[in-house]
Amino acid sequence: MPGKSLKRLEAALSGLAGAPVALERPTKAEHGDYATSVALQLAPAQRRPPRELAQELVEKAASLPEVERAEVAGPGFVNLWLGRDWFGEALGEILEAGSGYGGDQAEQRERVQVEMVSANPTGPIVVSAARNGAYGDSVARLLEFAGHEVEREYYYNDSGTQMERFRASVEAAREGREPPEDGYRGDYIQELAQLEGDPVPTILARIEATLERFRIHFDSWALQSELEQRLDQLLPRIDTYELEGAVWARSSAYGDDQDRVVIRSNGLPTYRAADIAYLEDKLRRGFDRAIYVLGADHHGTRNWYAAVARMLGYDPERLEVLLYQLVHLLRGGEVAQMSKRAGDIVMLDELLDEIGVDAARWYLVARSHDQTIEIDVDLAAEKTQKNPVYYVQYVAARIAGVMRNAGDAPVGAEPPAELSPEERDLVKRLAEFPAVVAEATERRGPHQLTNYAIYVADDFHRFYHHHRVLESGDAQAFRLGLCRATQIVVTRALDLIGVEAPERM
RNA sequence: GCGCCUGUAGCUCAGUGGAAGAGCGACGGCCUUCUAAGCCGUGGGUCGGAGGUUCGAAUCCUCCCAGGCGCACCA
Repeated sequence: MPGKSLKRLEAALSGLAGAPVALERPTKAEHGDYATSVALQLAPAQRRPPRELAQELVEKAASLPEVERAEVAGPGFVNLWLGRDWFGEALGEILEAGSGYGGDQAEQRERVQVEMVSANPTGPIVVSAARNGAYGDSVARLLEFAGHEVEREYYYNDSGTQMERFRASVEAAREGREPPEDGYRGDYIQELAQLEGDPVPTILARIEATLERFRIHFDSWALQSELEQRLDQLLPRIDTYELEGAVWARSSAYGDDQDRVVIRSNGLPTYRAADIAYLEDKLRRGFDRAIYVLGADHHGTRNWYAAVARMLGYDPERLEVLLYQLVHLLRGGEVAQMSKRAGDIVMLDELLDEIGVDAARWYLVARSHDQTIEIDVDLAAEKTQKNPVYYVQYVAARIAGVMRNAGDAPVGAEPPAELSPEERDLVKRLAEFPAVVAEATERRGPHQLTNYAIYVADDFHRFYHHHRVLESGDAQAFRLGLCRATQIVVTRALDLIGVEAPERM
């Protein structure tokens, strides 16, 4: 398990305190390098004053080789100042682990399927689907980095009501007619009308190309119409009944909010019937975990999926539904509507043309998935220079520049006699990376990586501004080591959200 | 009506029990030195409201207010 330098210190302190110690970074420098509130937590149970317990821990902690100084503060915090050796160890571990730093933290390796985007091919990918991809792919990357085996899958329908409307809309355009009611409009319909035959394969190819451009690669594509062919065998396995000519799943008895129609009174299956076949297919294929990435407008399907799993006799714990809130685009200060049918759409390709892949991926994943986000397209296009992604990427570019100038100069982790505050802060920040990765993975919150990356950039730019790396005498090897370690961490943090770390800017 | 999500600096948002934060915007400084896409400083807060739990609450519980999204024999 990487991040040993901090873990080891926590373990040593836990032994001294007789309880688990979690170290925190104090907000104020005068509160030390790290602090713990363990004495405050233990005091009630032990019926002793917290400051007294804290004082005991301070005296014991002073004996640890890593600890330079410890003191009691406030109601019973223990503040710790770490010594030169600890900083050397922490940096050394990063350099030794290299690009694997922070990875392979999974306790049990799983086969995981992440199904994402899955927009029906009725038109180009729009921005809300792009958030699905940016979020889902980042979660997938985190899981892979943790050591899991991950497959990305795209599920789509090429039949059914929506697709018929889409085809009819293209056909109408070919004949110069208005699209049918509830049909699709927009320039892309006119473009498709110029071509012969079924427009669906054309759209699918375009979707895949856009997603590849967006740095999302799908390992497999699942087709709803194929899955529907298995319904004859599957429906008898679940709890159903007939009502008013339709076949209903008794899902309310298995945790869903209500029963659902699976076969319409006209004999055609609903999309929920395909859900059953698809879910069975996923679990039968041997995935330990099947992750669905869905927009918040689909949150009602969460209980449905769990009910389907129960009806089929599978453990619903193997399913995981990740929801993300919607994206609003602002154009000219007003919210742009993004209905494909209305034709007033903002396509991912356009967004990528305007602000680039790096900024788009950053923006779409930088906020919590629980947060509705607003992206001002005009502003994002104008303000690329002030975009935080460039602030972070600039770190990588600056380091690459230093490394080019450094040539074969030795890179090490042995600290000079005196460490500056900027050097201490940067090492501490880098040492947190494994914990950040672990939490982002566990909570399925890749936005934590962008926040962390900004902190790293802050610390690095401050260090770089205040200290020379090359021609710094005894400190040079250590500072080159700091640069390399920062490069390792920033490059990985960016890669986990699908953003590149440039050599030059 | 029911369900999910949200409410923290002027704006966009981090922060899921420990000593209130970042970016942008505003104001004022710093380039004969490894990339100024940078650095330093100033100003800015009833953490939606009210109770409760706790030594300690932006964070947990209850209620209320406001906003978003759902509640199909569409997907």
